[in-house]
Amino acid sequence: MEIPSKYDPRETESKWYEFWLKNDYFHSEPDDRESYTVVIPPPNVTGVLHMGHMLNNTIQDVLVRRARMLGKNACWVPGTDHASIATEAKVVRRLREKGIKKSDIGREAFLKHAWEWKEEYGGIILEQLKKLGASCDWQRTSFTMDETYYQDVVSTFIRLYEKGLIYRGERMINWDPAALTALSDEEVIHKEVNSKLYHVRYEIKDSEEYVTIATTRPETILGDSAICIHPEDARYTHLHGKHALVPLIGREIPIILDDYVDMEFGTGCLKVTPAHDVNDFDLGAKHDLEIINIMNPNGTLNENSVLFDGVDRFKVRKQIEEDLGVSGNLVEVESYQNKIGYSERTDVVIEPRLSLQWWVKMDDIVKPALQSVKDGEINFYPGNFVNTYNHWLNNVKDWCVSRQLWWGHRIPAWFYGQGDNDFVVCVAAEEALEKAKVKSGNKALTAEDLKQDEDVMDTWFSSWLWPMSVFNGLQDEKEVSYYYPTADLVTGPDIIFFWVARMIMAGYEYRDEKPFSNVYFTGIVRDKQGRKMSKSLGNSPDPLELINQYGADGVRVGLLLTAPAGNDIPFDGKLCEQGSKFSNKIWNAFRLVKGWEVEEKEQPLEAKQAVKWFNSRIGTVLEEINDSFTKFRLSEALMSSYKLIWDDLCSSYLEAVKPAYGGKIDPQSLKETIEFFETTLKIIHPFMPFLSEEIWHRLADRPEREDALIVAKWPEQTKGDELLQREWEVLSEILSDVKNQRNQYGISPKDALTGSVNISGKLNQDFSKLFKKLGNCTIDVISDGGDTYPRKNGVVSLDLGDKLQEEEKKNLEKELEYTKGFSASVEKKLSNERFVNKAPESVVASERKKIADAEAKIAQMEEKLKQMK
RNA sequence: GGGCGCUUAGCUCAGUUGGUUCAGAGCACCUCGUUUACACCGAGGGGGUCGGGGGUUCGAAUCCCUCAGCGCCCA
Repeated sequence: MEIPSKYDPRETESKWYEFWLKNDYFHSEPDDRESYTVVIPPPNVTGVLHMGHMLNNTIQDVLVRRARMLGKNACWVPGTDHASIATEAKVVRRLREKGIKKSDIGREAFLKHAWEWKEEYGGIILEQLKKLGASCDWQRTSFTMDETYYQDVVSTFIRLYEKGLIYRGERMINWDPAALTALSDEEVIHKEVNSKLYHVRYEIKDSEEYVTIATTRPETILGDSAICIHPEDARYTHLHGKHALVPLIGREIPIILDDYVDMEFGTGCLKVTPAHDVNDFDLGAKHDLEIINIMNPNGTLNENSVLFDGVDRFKVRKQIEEDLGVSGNLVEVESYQNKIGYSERTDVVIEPRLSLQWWVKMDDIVKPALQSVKDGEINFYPGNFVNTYNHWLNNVKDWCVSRQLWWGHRIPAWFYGQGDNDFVVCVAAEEALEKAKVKSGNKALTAEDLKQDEDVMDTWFSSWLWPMSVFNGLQDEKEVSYYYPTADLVTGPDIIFFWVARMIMAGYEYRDEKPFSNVYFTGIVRDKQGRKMSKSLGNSPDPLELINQYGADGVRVGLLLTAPAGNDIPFDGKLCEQGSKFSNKIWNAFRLVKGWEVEEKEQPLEAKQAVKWFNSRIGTVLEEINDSFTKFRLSEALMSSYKLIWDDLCSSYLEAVKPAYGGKIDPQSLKETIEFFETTLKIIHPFMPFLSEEIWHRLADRPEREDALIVAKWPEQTKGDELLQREWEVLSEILSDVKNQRNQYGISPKDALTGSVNISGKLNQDFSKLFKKLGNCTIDVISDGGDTYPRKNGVVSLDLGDKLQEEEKKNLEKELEYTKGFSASVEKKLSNERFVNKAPESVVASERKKIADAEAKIAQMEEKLKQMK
C-alpha cells in the first residue's frame, strides 16, 4: 500500500495518453448515435504552441470529453492551415540564408522547399497538444493543402466565378511592399502613429501666387494629378479654372472643384494623387484625372517620379522635405497624429495601389450569414459579439482573394491573350484550352498559348471551407451529412470576420446550412500586467514547461478557473499551482479511501446521514454544472466541481464517514463512498482527464475497453433535497460555532464540550452522533417548533464555566444588537405605508414573518442574558 | 470620428425578471494549529458607500440620464 502522499502527474500523464490512443477512444466513425463535432481552429504551420492555443484547446477538449461521456459520438478534428503569406515569408528567408533567391529557382522548386518546410515544422503544435491531453481524432488530421482540400478550394473558386460571385477587376488594394502581394482589408492593421503634416505650396501657373496644401506623404506629390478645392470656398474663387505647378518638377496640373473637400481641414486645399490614395482615386475617376503611378511594387519610386527613380519611399520622404525647403515650397511642418495601415503579417506600412485582382462579391453571400445569427440558428458566447458581427457584415466590401504568392491554392484562371478579359476559369489545362477556343473564337489556340494565373488565393478562402472539407464534404456526402453542422466552434474574437463569418457564408453557400451551432469566443491570455503575451516581450511562459511543472491537469484547471467566455485572462502561474494543489487534494482523498480496511458491521447512523446528504448535494451541484455547461460558463462549471470535491466530499462527507483512528469501516459505507468517488471523478474528468483516469483505474480493476473513465457515462441528474441540505448547513453552522469558541477560549479539540443552541424550524434528524464525531461535543438543539426551513438562532451556548461566561455574554450581546438592528430595519420598512400598500401581499407577509422570528429570538436572548447576571 | 462593451473585496470575477441582512465566490492576506488522507493541509478572521452625481420606485449593485476612467472593433 505504498501510495505516495504527493501526486506526480509526470508519471501518469504520458501513460494514459498512450492508453487512450492505443484503444482508439478519440477516433470517430459515423454511427446511429447523435454526433458531436468540433473542428479545431487550424493553427498555422509556421507557429509554435503558445498560451492562446493552450486555452483554446483546453476548452475544446473539455467540451469534447463531456460530450463523449454524454453518449454522443464525439469527433474533434485537428489540422493545420498553410498560412500563405507567413509561410512563404519564412521559406523565402530560409532560402535567402542559403543564398537562394525565390525568383531564381522558380515556382516549382520553391514549392518543393515550402513543402519540406511544412513537413518539418507543420505538425509541431499538434504534437504539443497531445501533452495537454487533447482528445482529437488524429486519424482525421487535415491540412488546408491536402489534395482533396486543394481541389475543394479550386472548385469553390470556379463555382463562385460561374455564379458571377467572383470577378476580376482593377481597384485600389492594400499592397504589402515586403511580401509583394495584395492583402484584404482585414489583413491591414491600423495603428495610431506620430507623424508630420507637411504644408507645401504650389505655384499657380502664370501668376505670382501660390496655393498651399497639407499632406502627410510629401513623396506622393510627384504623382499629383490635380489640386482640389471646395466650389464654395470664398478664399479660392479666383483660382477656378487655373492650373498649378507641381513643386520640384513643374508639371502642370488642373485645379478642380469638388465639395468632397473639407473646408475646415488644413488649408482647405487638397492635393489629388489618384494612383496612391483610395479617396483620391475615386476623385480622380470622377474628374477624369490622369493616374500617375510613381511607385514600384517593392516600395521604391519609379521613373514616373522623375527625381527619385529606385529610391525607397521613406528615404524620398526625408529627401523631398529637404528639397522642398531649398526650393522654397515648404511652408511648415507640424507634428501630427494619424492612423497608418500596417501589414498584419510583415508589419510594413501598406501602400494603397491600383491593381488588377480577383474579388468575391459580398452583398448576397452575406445575407444568410446575417440571418442565421439574427434568428439564433447560430449562437455566440458571449452574445455581445453579435453586434460586432452584424456591423461588419452590414458594411462589408468586396473581398480581394488573390495574392501574389506561390504557396497556396493557385487561381484556376487561364489566359490566352493580352486583354483583361482574355481568360477562362476551370480546373485543368485541357479543359481550359477548349473553353478558350470557344471564348476567343480562335480554333488555332494551343496549350502553349495558355498561361495559368500566377497568383494564389487568400488563405481564408481555403479555411472558410474547413468544417466541410475536413469531412470531404464537397466531394462526398457520406461523412459530412453525419458530422455537419458541427456543434461548437471555439476561437478568438480576433478572427470573427476573417474566419467565423466566412465559414458561415460558405456553409450556407454549399449546404444551405450553418457550419456550427455555437461559437465560443475565448479571451486573450495576458500577463499579470495585462500585456498581451508575445514572443518579442518574452512574457509568455513556455506551455510545455508549465505542463512539466504543474501537470497538464493543473494547467488546464489554472487556465479555466478565471476564464469566463470572452474575458481576457490575466495569466499567473499561481493559477496552475492552484490546479496542481487540487490534483493533490483529490489524490489524497483517494489515498484515504483506498487505505480503509473493512469490518462486517452495521452502517453507523452518522454515515447514513452523510451518505444521504452527499447524494443530495451531487444532485444539486450536478444541476448547476450542467446548467453552466449549456451556457458555456466553463469556469463556473469548474468552480462548482471544485467545491463539490474539496468542500463537500473532502471536508464534509469523508470526515463524517471516516472511521475513528485505528478503526475499520463498514462495508456499506465503503461501497457508497467509492460510488461517490467515482461520480465525482466523472464530473471532473473533462477538466482533469489524466488524474481522474488514473484514480479511476486504481479504485477498481477495469480491464475492458469500455470500462475506462474517458468513455464512462456522465452521471444522471437527480433532484437534490433542499431541506436535507439545509439541515446539514445548520449542523455545520453549529459545529463552526463550537470550533470558533474552542479557538477563542483555547480549548483543545480533545476536551469534550456540552452546550445548547436555539433554532427556528426543526431538524428532522438527530445529529448528536455527528456533533460528537466532528466537534467532540454534545449539543442540545432547542427547536421553536416552527415548520420553516431550520435556521440557527444565535450562537451556540457552551457550558464553559464561570470565567468564560463574560466572553459568552459579550457574544450574546453582539448577536442581540445585530438582531435588534435587523428587526428595526424590517420594522422601518413595514411602517412605511407606501410599502405596505404597494408591495405585493406575499412580500409584505414575508417581512411580517421576519419580524416575528426576530422578536422571538430577541426574547430568548434577553432571557438568557438575564439568567447570566 | 462611428459603434460595442466595461467599472462590485488587494487580485480575477459571479450577482438570472428590481424584493429575505443581498453585498457573494475563488485566490491573496492575518491569527492559530505538525489531530491518526493531504502543511500542495486544517480551524478561524479581517476586508467593499457596488466608479462619481442625479433621477424613476414603497424598495436600486440591478432600470433611466449624466460625468469620469478604461478596453475592443471599425473608419
